[in-house]
Amino acid sequence: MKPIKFTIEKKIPNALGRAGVLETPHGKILTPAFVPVGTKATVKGMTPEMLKDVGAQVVLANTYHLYLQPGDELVRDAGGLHKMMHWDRPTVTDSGGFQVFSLGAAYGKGISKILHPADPSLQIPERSSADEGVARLATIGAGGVSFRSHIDGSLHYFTPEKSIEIQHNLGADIIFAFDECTSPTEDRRYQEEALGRTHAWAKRSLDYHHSRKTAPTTPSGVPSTPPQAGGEKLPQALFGIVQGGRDEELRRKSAQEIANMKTLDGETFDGYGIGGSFDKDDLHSAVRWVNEELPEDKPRHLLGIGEPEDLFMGVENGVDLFDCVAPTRNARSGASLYTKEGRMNLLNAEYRNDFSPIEADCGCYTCKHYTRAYIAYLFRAKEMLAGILSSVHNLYFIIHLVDKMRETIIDGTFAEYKADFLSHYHRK
RNA sequence: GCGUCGGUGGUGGAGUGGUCUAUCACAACAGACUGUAAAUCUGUCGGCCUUGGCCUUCGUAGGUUCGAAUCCUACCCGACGCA
Repeated sequence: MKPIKFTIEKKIPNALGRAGVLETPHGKILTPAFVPVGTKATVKGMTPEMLKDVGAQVVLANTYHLYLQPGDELVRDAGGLHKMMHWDRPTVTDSGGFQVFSLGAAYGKGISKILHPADPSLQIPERSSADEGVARLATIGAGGVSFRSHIDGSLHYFTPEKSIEIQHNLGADIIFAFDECTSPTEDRRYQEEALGRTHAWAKRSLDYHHSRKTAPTTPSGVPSTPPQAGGEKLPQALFGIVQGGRDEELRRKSAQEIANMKTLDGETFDGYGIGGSFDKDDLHSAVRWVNEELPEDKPRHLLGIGEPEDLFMGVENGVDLFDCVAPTRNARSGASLYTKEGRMNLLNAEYRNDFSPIEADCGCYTCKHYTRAYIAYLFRAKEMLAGILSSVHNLYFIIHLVDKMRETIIDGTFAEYKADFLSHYHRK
């Protein structure tokens, strides 16, 4: 039995977008779907009950973080990710590939995942293989990546096999191949070099995943998987990650290579991730290039993307899953809240005495019971409820935005919905 | 009434002759955040033009000095102690 099953229900006419159903051992995910990020096996500020209340179907945790703390073997011994965090719906784990970027080339440089064209200082190509001596916590080697723990400075070495082993211990329904997320500032030559590594690592991830004949974890709600005879499927689905920066040739080549990758037994990836390195201006084209190459019948996850405009773009271009820290981070760390008119900074003085909800017609718990003035006051008073109520709103907003995209794909009004939403939504 | 100590920018609190519009923290104001080094970070924070500079500030008023938030005098205010 396959660990996941993906069915397309309806497509957007003359576009790559589609609505579907992804069945996992922990239930169905109606796609396209937004996946809240719970890096350390917790979506910050949210209990699982609250996550369900805002409509979360699935959450994503992180291999690197859980390996460092509390340790993947402890998670395994706790009964797996689901049981440990009391979340019985589907889960995903990222491979640690993003930390190759965030703790490596991007470390201490103010470089983010999305490069805005207005950042001229960041347009200078980084020579990450040459700039010796710069501070970083991740160093890429031939066979893997050395990480210096951001918690205690201890040294750790990740290989594709290690990443997959950790992810097996964590026990998420969907796991990712170990990849190198490159900096948006890297030039084409480096992107090509890094892409070669990502492909080699993808093959090793795939081979190692399928070399494991026993499932080490017994995720809650799933029948225990006994030691298996050869050939039997693991309960976890493995997604391969497409990289290639902003270069069309590299992106298409990467998509083809990942799509065609097989073990000796003919096993392939169960789905795909689209990773890394985007310029705000060509995120769109990169996603389109990739999804034009990837097989239609498998799910695609656009890693780390989640602003409303980008979600519309992704859905229209055939992305099924998105994860992003933006809703929770924006909520928590600056009172930046989503509304249909754009993001608002609740801490601006004008909201001090504003006794209306964040959004009058929002159905979330926060908007049903609290005012802008109250939440703004909570932020100023450094009360933890501020971030919690804001996270509830932002997650509800983004999750329901993507859910609505799904509905409109099915009823054939996606294009109208997109045009209408974007005509009102403006970034400040 | 006498004595002691002290009065610094929204607040707390540094600074005791020049490098002082005056450290720092908080507050305030604004900004950033896209597979979470993040309940974080950045900027502004006396006024006016604005490369750079001008003016006004350290309880009040005088004084000493080339030069004062810093020294002296008087006064005002506060805390504490003694009557």
